Amino acid sequence: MPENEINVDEINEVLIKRAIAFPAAEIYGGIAGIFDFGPIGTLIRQKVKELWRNMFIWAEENVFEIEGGLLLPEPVFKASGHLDTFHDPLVQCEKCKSMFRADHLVEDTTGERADSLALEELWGKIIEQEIKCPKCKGSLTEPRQFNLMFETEVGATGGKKAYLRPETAQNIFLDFRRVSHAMRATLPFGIAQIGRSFRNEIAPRNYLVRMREFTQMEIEMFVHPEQINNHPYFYMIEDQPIRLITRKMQAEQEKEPLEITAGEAVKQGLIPNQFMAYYIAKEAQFVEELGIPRDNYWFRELLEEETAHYSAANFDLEIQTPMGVIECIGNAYRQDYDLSKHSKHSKTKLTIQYENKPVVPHVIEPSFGLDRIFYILMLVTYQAGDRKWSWFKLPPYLAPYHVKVCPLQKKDGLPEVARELFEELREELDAIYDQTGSIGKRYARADEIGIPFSVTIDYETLENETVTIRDRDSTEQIRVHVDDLFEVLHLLINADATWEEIKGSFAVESSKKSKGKRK
RNA sequence: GCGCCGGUGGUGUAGUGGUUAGCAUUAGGGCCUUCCAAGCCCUCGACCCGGGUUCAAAUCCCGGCCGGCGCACCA
Repeated sequence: MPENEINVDEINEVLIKRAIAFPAAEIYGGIAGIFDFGPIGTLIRQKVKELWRNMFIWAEENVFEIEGGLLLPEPVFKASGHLDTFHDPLVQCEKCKSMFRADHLVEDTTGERADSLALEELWGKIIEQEIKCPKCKGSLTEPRQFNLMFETEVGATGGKKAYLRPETAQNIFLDFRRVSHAMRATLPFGIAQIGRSFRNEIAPRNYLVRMREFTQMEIEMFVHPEQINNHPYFYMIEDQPIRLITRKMQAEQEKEPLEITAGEAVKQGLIPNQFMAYYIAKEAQFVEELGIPRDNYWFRELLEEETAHYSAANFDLEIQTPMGVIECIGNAYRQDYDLSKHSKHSKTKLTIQYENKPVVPHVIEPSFGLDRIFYILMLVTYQAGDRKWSWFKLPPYLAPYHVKVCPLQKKDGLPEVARELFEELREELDAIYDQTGSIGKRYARADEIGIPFSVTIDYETLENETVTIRDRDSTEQIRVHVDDLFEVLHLLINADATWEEIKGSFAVESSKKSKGKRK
């Protein structure tokens, strides 16, 4: 983490104050676990989504993005297993009112796995073993299910039971047949989706980390089962270094991640197949683009008890933050679990043709939590203490605006010239105009929401068509000719040139003597 | 969901039974200002919600909502 102490409460306060992210329905007291994103937050999230699309959709020729319904009928979740498994059996102590997972209590007492037991069986064990409240030894209630899905009814009379989707993945399986056919897809191919999912968490916590409504960016990659270890573009990422914590390392209490290339990890059998390794490698690149320091993230293989019943392997991207370790991406090997289940329940063939034979593809699922990624981006780029104001050192391509355009003063024709330049710039860049307050205050306002560059029109501009560019990170300024402005900004925003390089090749001398800083 | 603590302008706060609810900052407007939150003037803006006690409640009591921490939970 950055050297300076990071105060998470302080950052949350800034997020609220600047309307970047704040509790939903605030004027009615709010609702736990649901947040709204304001204009600046929305812009930054858009940039993160675009980065994701660029890397995981546009960069591939066979990944198709869809947008599915949030509300899905009950049978979907009977098939997917969510109705049976997406809940926790809870018991409550009659004396101290504490809640416990019934299956965990039974496991702790008997030493046997109990997560597959039905409610009656759990209740039977509790009676049989005379299990009492671990806190106060009080009697326990009969276990009841706490379903994590939001339930509703569709239609006016005798409505159809429906649920808000707990993951975006389900739409993809439901749409598999139509999308693959319409897009003339052949294995391997992927279907991607960015959208909201809903889980009725028992206790939402930690601001944007555990929400009841959240945004996922998911891909279901459909692969021939026999080709799972044969990704056509594996060579492109096999030298990508990754940091791994395997199950074995966890069993041996090894905390320091293993540094290894994606290719070598597959060769050594640490990652089960090329498709999963391909995504892990791409995710490492994605996290680098976000600007997360390398030492602060790793991929952890989930332990057997953490792995869902349908998954043959799970690797989570975990990031060390001032709030502790946060899981931001999950990679699951769902095999043919979902397509087979939906095929059976819907009586629909969910196969695809491969070498003249129908096959049920296997699925590799990289699942990104946008809200957590966004939150971590704000946490790690937050800067405080070096200026009179706090600011965000966002990578320029993720900033809400690329550039702020200011007239030095709002008189002598400067605003008119600045407006004109602004109108030109905004055609190609995300630009914002600001003429209110002292110039220093306007730079401060730009810093506060992470705008990386400010262009100022001054009296010299009127004479020789040069403007100043101010760099957020160094607060330095250079003067460039307006003819070079687009090129310079493009180079800086896309990180194709550093500020120092631009200073060397584009800066022009000021024709005036600096009058020095006003005190 | 349980326990403890908390909730005053947008933000941070003062106010422990009777205040025109104060301050700072932000925001909007104006004057000034030739590059890093300068200064001056004006303006907008608050006691989480609902009950109760009391002549009188931001203040005391009860409930709810929201938040923090701990426990539990996170398929």
